Formats: sequence, C-alpha cells, structure tokens
Amino acid sequence: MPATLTIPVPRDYLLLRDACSYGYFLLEPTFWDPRLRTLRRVMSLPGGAASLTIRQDGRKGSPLQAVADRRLSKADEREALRQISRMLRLDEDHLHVREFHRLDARWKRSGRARLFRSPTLFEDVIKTVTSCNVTWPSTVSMNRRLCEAFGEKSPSGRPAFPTPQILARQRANTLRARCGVGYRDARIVELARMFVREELDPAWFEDPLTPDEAIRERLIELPGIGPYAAANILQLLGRYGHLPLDTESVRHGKSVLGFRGSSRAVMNRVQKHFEPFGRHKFRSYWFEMWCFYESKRGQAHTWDRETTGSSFTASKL
DNA sequence: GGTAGACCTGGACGC
DNA sequence: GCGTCCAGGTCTACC
Repeated sequence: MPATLTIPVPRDYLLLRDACSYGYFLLEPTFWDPRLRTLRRVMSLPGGAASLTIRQDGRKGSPLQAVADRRLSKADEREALRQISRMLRLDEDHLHVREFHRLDARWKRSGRARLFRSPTLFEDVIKTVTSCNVTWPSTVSMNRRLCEAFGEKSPSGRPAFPTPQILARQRANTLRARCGVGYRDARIVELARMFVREELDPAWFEDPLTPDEAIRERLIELPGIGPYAAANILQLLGRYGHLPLDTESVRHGKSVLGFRGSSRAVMNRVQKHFEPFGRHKFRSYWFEMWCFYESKRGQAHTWDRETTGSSFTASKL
C-alpha cells in the first residue's frame, strides 16, 4: 500500500509558483509535470529510494499531498518530510519573506519569494558544479547521466540523485566516461569524499548563526567552487546577499537594464544596481531574470522539461 | 592583485 | 560525416 503524506505549508505557499522558481526544478531527478501540475522526484530514504509525487489542490496555502511508490516507515516519513521541506523552502521564515517584499514591493502582489532547491546540500553543490562553464543543455545532460549511472532506483524504476557515498567510491575517469562531466570528474569525486569524511558538515552550513562570510570563505576553498559557484550556493542556503555574476548577468544587464560597456563593466553595474536590496538582493535579481524568461517562454509551470526546459542558453535568449 | 591560457563537452556551421 | 569554432566558470602560472 503506497504511503500518502499530508504536508502543511505557509499560508502564502503556492506549489506551481514556488516549485517552478529556479532552474533546478528542470534537472533530474526532479520532474515537474506541466499538465498534471505535480512535482515528482526520487528521494534517498533510510529504507531505500522512494519516488514521491507532490500535488496541491491549486489553492494558495492548501496542504501538499505526497504519494510514495512504496510503503514508508516512520523513519522514511520523517526524512521525506525533512527533504521536501528543504527542497520547497517550507521552513523559510515568513518574516524574512515580508522583509523582502517591503524592500522590493514588485514581488508582493505575485507573492514570489521562495526559490526551489535540492533536498540536500550535497546535491545543490554538485548541481552548481555541473552548471559552471557549460551551457544549460549540458547541465541537464550531466545531471541526467549522473542519476542514470549512480542513482539508486525506486520501486517504480526511477533513479535518485547519487549519494556522496556512491560518488566517493568512483574513479574520476568513470564519471567522465559515463556522465560526460569532463574535467569536473575529479572535483566531483573529491567533493563527495569531503562530505563522506565529514570535512564538510551540512549542519554548519545550514546553521543561521554561521556568518555568510565564513561560509563563502569555506566554499571558495573547495574544488570546482569559485566566486560564482560560492554565491550561488549561498543563495541555495537561503543567504541572498551575494550575486552569482556570470554571462547571464551580463546579458541581463545589457538587454534588460540597458547597461553598456565591457563584460566586466556591465557586471560591476549589475552589482551596484542591486545593492539597495541588501541581504535580499539575489531574489530581486533572480525574479527580474525569471520574469524575463517567462516573457519569452510562458509561465515556468507550463515548461516541458524535454523541450523548453532543456534549451535555455544565455547567448540565445 | 590582475590576467592569459588551459580545461572539456555539445551544438552550430560549413564543406 | 568530418573538421572547426564557440559558449561557459575555475584554476594555475606568471607578471
């Protein structure tokens, strides 16, 4: 008998808006079904992998229903709830959201504030590494192949994201050959080993008392993590005071904000432009870009993963 | 502290 | 079908 979980959400929570709010919702093993408006993904739980399909009845603030493809023990249920809560940012302080809307009133009416992320910090770190120095279709491909090659299968045959334990046991060459990750191979294996050896402690990174700058400094030391990746991981940790500046920022600066000059000059102007939004600047920056994408491709919850969702490339927008 | 060049892959393009 | 070029952040060597 498959398990069904009922998950309370903040009163402003809307699944189709808040799940389809960041590119990772298009990456394996996550699957947003634009027709059924459900979010499906396989999670690694104490009793093994399980696929969960999450839906909301369409009303803001209605509880979510998550249906698993197998029975879940109490320990499985607790872990599934913890991961879903992280992924959908259900635990994000509503005062923090209100502060953001006071600072940037453009998003108050639509209610945009929450950004989709992975159920674990490890997956967020690896996804960030697979998004560096490649166009989006390659990021899509790397994540699909990582899951197919190394993800534990749920009873319905779909793979989870590989655990640090599985990736830590691989040789770099194996990752390169089976997942097309290129020179990122050794960096991904080393990151996985650091998680397994507990040199990277997710609790320290997730602790609100840990200063942003301490986290940034630690991230920059890691293989494959530079200034862009560190800022991106910071926002994934709910710390929105840094901008992950990349070629996409330059495109946005030029085409939407009307800035001119070299890439470096445009990046500096983008940085300055969002300074007034202080510790919420990433959300202001991101939703501005997200709205631009939606103006070109339709609302994100209508995007098909295999077509629209696989084709974004800054230089072609 | 700043910067040039290497690192890989997939897609576009020309022949 | 093959070769060439390009996009994309991090890392190292060098000034």
